[in-house]
Amino acid sequence: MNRQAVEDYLKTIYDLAEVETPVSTNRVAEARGVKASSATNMMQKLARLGLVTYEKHRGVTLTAEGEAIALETIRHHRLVELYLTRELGYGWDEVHEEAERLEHVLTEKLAERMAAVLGDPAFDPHGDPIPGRDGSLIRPPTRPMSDLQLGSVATVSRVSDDSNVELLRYLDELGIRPGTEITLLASAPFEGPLTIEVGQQQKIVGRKAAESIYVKCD
Amino acid sequence: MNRQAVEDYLKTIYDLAEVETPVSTNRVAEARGVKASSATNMMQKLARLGLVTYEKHRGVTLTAEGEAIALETIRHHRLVELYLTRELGYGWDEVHEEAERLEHVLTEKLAERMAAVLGDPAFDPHGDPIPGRDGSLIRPPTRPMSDLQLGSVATVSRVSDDSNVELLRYLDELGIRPGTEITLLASAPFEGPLTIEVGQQQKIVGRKAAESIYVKCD
DNA sequence: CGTATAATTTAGCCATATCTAAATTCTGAT
DNA sequence: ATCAGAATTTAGATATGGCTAAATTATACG
Repeated sequence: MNRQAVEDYLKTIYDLAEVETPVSTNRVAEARGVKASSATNMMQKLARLGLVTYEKHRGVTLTAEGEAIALETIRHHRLVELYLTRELGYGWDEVHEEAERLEHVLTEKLAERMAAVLGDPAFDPHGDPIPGRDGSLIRPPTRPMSDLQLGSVATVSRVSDDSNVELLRYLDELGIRPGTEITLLASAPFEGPLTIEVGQQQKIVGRKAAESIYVKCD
Repeated sequence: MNRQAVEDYLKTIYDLAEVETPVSTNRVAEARGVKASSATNMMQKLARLGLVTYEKHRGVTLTAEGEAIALETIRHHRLVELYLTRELGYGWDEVHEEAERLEHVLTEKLAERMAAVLGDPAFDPHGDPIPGRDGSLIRPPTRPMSDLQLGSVATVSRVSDDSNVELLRYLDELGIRPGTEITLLASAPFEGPLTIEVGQQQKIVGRKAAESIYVKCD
């Protein structure tokens, strides 16, 4: 089977498994943008390869081997993202798409060279943790900015959905990125916008955006 | 049709066209390591796409469009090779394989960023010219070291066959790379080895290797 | 507890790039 | 000018990953 197809499916399954296990065929199909029947087909193939456990009408679960491949692919993806921003002047809104293609053709050697140049980084430009060579993944506990108490001070740790170019550009304009310290000043009722302080300045952030910004309280 | 397949075939045709035009199906098949029938099949597809002119039993010639794609792919390949040696510590014997895969997933943007970091380079690590953005390609006239007159001094300009890992390692050990100045001291008869001077030292180079080393007389 | 609706799977088709085997076309030597 | 051997093309097969339409299985509500 095709390396790219396998890796893409495994990555998708890995992500969806955080929401619910086993991962249903339909979730996979939606996420990958293919028809359910195509997903079923691939699930059966992945099962034959021993990369997932598949139970008819129930869904799939990654095997250890499948998870290892998923994590390696994710490591590659995030290393590429960081490399592009650090070494080649890319903006954090431009790297997802490139990484999506590059991750599949990266050798272990190249990935390690990039990691070395970057000083074995732990996070990508969106604040997502980069799995270790050994497949270890540390997920610092965070919560959406929208869940903060009024008046609390927090540090932005990551932005969910690194593929949402519009969102990333918007946050960039607001000066919000991983590491930015913010204070929640006000929260409009009825799911309204939040008012926050970013470096002495007050900014208004829509609810939707705030829910995508994960922070860690100081 | 598949981007990778198209690019690989066009690149192959471009290379073979230097030896003979039109390029016969069999030459393409050999070079790509596929059966002649597979090559015929692809030639017909490329012709349908307007990338080559195809005449039954005669062979193919690149159209302007086909040549442009070939040159862009070659540009990407060589930029990647140079980038890997300059920025990521690769040896010149390790870059071909990586570039072979990366060239197909490189966006124009990424290629240009790499070119910028490298200072718009004109040659790759093996001394092969890097086509310009506009598809221009300057081929400095060179000749095989084995054709030199006894006693002449020359500068190594390129090594043909960048995919011959053994050869590249061998030359590396001898201290021969593009830019190296050498003097031909002796040439053994009956296609025997050459004796050359490289930085005060005498070295023996086999005929076969010498024929792969292209030089420019000083 | 049965049935309508939703979720999932099966069956059968398409295109890509490759292969083998068979047919065809060239070409060079007599 | 012919014909044998080489080069090339055609025909028909395989595997991959996707699709549609139809069949099947779950689930949830009355």
